[in-house]
Amino acid sequence: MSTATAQDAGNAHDGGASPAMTERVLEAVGVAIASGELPPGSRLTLEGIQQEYGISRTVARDTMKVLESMNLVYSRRRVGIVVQERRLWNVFDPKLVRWRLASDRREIQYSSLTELRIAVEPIAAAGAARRASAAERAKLTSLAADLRRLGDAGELEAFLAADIEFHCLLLQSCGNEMFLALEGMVAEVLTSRTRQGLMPFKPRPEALDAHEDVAAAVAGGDATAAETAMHHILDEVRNAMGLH
Amino acid sequence: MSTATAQDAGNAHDGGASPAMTERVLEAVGVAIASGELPPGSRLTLEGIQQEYGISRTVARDTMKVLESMNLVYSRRRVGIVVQERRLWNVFDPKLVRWRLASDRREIQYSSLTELRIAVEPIAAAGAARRASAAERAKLTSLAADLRRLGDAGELEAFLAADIEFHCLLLQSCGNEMFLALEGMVAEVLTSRTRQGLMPFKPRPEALDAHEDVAAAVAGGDATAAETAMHHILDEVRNAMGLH
DNA sequence: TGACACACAAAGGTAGTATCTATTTGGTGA
DNA sequence: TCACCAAATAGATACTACCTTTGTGTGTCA
Repeated sequence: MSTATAQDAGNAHDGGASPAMTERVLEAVGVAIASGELPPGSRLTLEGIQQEYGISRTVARDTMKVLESMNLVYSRRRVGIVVQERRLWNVFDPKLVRWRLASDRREIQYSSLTELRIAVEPIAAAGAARRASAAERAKLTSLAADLRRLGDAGELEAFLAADIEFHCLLLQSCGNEMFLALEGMVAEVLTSRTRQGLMPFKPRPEALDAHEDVAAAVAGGDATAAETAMHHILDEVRNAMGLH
Repeated sequence: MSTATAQDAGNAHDGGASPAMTERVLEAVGVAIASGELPPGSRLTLEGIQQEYGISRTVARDTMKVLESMNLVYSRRRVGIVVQERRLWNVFDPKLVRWRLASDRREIQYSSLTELRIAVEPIAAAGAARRASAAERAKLTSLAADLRRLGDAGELEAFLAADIEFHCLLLQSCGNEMFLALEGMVAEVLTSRTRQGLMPFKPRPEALDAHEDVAAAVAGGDATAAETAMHHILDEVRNAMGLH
């Protein structure tokens, strides 16, 4: 441990300086592909990856298998590992979403995700109105009240946290497992909207009203009203995106 | 099969009786997990997988790495490979969708997908009205006319094919790569709806009208009208699902 | 010029071994 | 009897060496 680490490169059969080397390599190659540094059609070889990252064949293979399963690459004998065209990527894989948000093509990913939110959240609200548990309905109502309070007080960080909780709770309680899987992405979009100020963000009274309307409609089991109210929340976003 | 292949198990170092052994193992284990045969919390070991499928550790590892990347399992030293709780699965991975549709829990997957369609397609139609190319607009219009003709003629198979092409073209031309990735799933839902008669399916005049309305709105660049018309197409589905 | 054979590169797969770590088990003292 | 520390252990993680399979390219011969 202490001194003998003269050769930190990690090829000294020590299993890797940091744990989970395979993940580090996956991350590195994934980011390179997602960012466009390795454009579609680029060719890699296991040999090359081994050398570049100082790893064994096994780890290089594992990494490529995962990338292949995400449809980021395909591999053919005698040819090597080829980066797929973008059209075929599994763009719903959270890892890929993360990599793309970290790249300088972030904007495309954000607008895709935002449009997805616009599509999904109203239906999720309607689903929640039909299927949420009593506890979930109560929690939504209390979160809407929190939002009002924090918004009026101008506590943006706490407001953001509550906002994320509100939207994620809707996705959870709507009873659609596929919507639930979008939780992390919605949280990411909301966070970035506040932090980076990509969209003008100042809790407008209309938005606060609309959150309360959603909560009330869900509490009352009125699916149509919940859907409409959620549409109102997202209208602001739609306008900011130049849609509508 | 017959006899000569005394050792069919494929461990005779021949690289596997059929090509892509790793895929066969992945498929087998994936299906077992997706179907609930291996419920969350079940524990596997690489050793066990090797034995069960007569493969080497490398292949077993590759398989598990892919399942891990789909969040179907996680693995810990000394414990083994544990099936994740459903909540955490990457339910948007096309492989997983396929496995679930093949299991006897098919219904849950279908209703999730259908609700997703209801959410996404209207927004996709609006996007297409804004961003589709001239060729795409023309093609949509001609597909709507085909649908009218085939529907009136009662040619259900051809109608299905055109219907799939219509909906997929919308997803392609809306300019949102994430929506595009849903293509295969939409096709799957439409196919099953016709084939298995899960939903009453007889091209109703209202549906044919609505398809033409969508095409016309997209051709004319009217996003709001396209969104509304697509809602009408999906209303039939909503009613059949007991939503709304 | 065209068809065929052969060499080669790179993935796919097997086998054996070493290391790391969380759990289990067992033993010791209070 | 119980709490706590030490040793054994199971199983993932990783490395190495080797064999098999299969596209690709290249060169030879008619």
